[in-house]
Amino acid sequence: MATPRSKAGTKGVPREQRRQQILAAATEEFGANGFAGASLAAIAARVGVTKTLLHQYFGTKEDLYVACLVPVGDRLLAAVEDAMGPDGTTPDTPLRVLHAIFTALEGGREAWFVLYDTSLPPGGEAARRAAQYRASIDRLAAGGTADLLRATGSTDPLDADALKYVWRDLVSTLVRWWVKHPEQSPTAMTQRCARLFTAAATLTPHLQP
Amino acid sequence: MATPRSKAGTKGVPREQRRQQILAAATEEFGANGFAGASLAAIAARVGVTKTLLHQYFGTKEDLYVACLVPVGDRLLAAVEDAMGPDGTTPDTPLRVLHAIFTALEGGREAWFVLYDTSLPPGGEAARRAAQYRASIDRLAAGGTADLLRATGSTDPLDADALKYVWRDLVSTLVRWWVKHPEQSPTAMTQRCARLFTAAATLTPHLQP
DNA sequence: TAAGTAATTTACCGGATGGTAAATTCGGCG
DNA sequence: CGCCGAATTTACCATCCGGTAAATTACTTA
Repeated sequence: MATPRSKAGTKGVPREQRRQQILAAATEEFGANGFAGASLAAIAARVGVTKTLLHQYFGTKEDLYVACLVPVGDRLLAAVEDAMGPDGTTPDTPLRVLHAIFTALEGGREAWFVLYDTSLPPGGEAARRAAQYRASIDRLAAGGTADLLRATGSTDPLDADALKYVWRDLVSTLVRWWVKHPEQSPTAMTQRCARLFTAAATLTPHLQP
Repeated sequence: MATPRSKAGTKGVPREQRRQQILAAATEEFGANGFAGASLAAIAARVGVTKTLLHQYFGTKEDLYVACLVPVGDRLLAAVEDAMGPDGTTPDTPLRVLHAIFTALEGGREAWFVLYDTSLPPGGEAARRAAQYRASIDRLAAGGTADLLRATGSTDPLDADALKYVWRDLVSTLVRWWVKHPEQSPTAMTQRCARLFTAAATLTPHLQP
C-alpha cells in the first residue's frame, strides 16, 4: 500500500449502517437549524463523510429531509394517539400527552423541530408530508381543545383555532426548553409541566378592563 | 430626452423618505423570514430599488437589521414597561401587558419577530442588541412569573426559568396567530386571550399519575 | 445654461451552497 | 493473483447572496 494519493474508496462501513448514521446526523442538524439553515456539508462533516455521499444515498436535500421526517412523524403520531386513548378528554389528558411526547423524543429531542419546521420550501413534497403529520396530530388535539372551550361556553370557531395553535406551540416551547436542559428526564419534565400548569391557573379568573 | 440607455440616476425620492421606506420593508421581511432567511434583494425589490442602495443607506445587512431593531425594541419595551405599572403584579397584569403589546404592534405586527429572531449571527452586534432588549423585557416579566410561582409554593429556580420561557413564547405564538388573522383588532385579540385563559384554567388542578 | 450635488444603477467579485459526472480505492470471491 | 462490485471521493458547475467601486442620471442653483 504505497501512500494512496486519493482518499476515495470504501471505508468498510456497510450501506445500511451508513444510512442510519446519516439519518441520525441529518435529523439533529435539521432539527437544530431548520431545513433552510441546515447545510449538507455540515451533516456530511458530522458523519465524517462527503456531501456527495448524502446525495448518493438519499438524493436531494428535500429527499433527505423527508427520509428524516417519516420515522419521526410516525413515532410522534403513534405516541400521541395512544396517549389520548379511546375515550374522550379527561382532566389529565394534556399531561399524559406531554409525557408521551417527551418519552418518544428522548434520545433525539430536536427531532420535534423536524416535524414543526417552518422553513420548508413551500409547495414541495417535504412541506406537504410534514403538514400531513401535523394535521393528524392536530386533529387529535382538536378534540381536547374543543372540549375545553365548550366547558367555558365559547362557541367562536376562531377561539378554537387559536387554542389549538397555542397548545401546539406550547409543546414546541416546552421541548425547546428541554433541549436546553439535557439533564432533565422525561418524567421530570412532565412533573415540571404539572407544576407550571397549576401556577398558570392562578392568573385565570380575570377579564379585561 | 432621448431614450436613457441606463436607468441609473435619482428618482426624486428624498433621502429621509427612502430611509423610511427601506426600514419598513426590511422590518417586514426580517420579521417574516428571520435575519438568515431574509434577502437584501427581496427587501430592495419590495421598495422598488436596487440592493446596492440598501448598502449605501445602511451599510451591512446586520447594520440594516439593527436599524430595524432599535425602534421596534424601544417601542415594545416602553409599552411593556408602562403596562406593568409601578405596583407589583396584579391579577390582570398579564392581559394588560398583552394588550399593550398588541397595540404597540398594530400597523406592523411582524416587527415582534425582529426582536425575537433566532437566526442572528452569534457574536455579532445584532444578536447582542436584540438580547439586551429581550433581557430588559424578560426582567419585567420575571417579576410577574416569580409571583405566580411563589403563590403556588414552588421554589425551584428551574421552574421559574421555564415559566418565564413559556410566557415569552406564548406571546410570540399569539402574535404569530394574529399575523395570520389580519382582520383582528388589538382589542379583539386581548379579549380572545382572556377567553383562552379562562378555558385553559379548566385543565389545571390535576397532578401527574 | 452650465456646474455641482444628490440619488440611483451597472457591473463586478468572492464565498457558500445544492447538485452531478467521473474517477478511485477497498473488500471479497473465483 | 486478478477481477468485480460496493463504497467513497475528486473535481466540477450553476446559482444565489452579501458586498464594493465606478458610472449614470436627475434635481437644484447660480
